[in-house]
Amino acid sequence: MPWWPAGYARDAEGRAFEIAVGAVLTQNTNWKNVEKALANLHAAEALGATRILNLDDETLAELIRPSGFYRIKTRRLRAMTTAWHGAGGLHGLQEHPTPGLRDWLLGIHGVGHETADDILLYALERPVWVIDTYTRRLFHRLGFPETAARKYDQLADDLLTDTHEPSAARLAGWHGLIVEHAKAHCRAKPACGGCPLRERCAHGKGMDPGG
DNA sequence: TACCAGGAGAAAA
DNA sequence: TTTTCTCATGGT
Repeated sequence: MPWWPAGYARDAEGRAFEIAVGAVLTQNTNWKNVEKALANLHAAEALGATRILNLDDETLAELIRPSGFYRIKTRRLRAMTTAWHGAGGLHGLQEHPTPGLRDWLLGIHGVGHETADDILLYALERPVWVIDTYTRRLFHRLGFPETAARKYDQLADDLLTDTHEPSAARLAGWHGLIVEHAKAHCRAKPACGGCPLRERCAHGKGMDPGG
């Protein structure tokens, strides 16, 4: 699966679980901080479901501390890991249809719509739109002002229909492009004339929200 | 020093 | 049902 920045695992099961861990840790957090937490877990040889479940809360919290919100993320990561392991890991989860998987994910403490769809798309390779802040903002500024207020499920369904239900690989590619474009825009300081995907970057402060 | 970053759950209104 | 508050570190 393209784009999702996961790099420690060497097999499909490990990679899928690493993506799920990243999806929890990246909640309201810059990805660079998540990378540090993932590196800590890898260095401690704890980047696996059974290994995380064998850690006590204090140790796990210390390992993921760079990702911020480390106390609540310790609980959320443990809940997700317990559910993942209980379901039989990647192999067990792949036997279920997408709607059922999504409901199952949303029932896990600490897994909301975006985190569930990150896991569905990148770890389980299911064709779903990930409606993160960048995606919502992009469509809003492309001339769909109702995007900001529309409920997550409705927006995700509408986008899937409007884009003619593309493959998971294509959806992952598009989502990756949106995120990378948002980041690159802000890095390209001299050329940045206002970033359409960022609320207020250092160069686009005060820009018209309508784009 | 202040603000922001790929949210989610709980509490309050 | 919707809105607000809380959680927290690291970079700019």
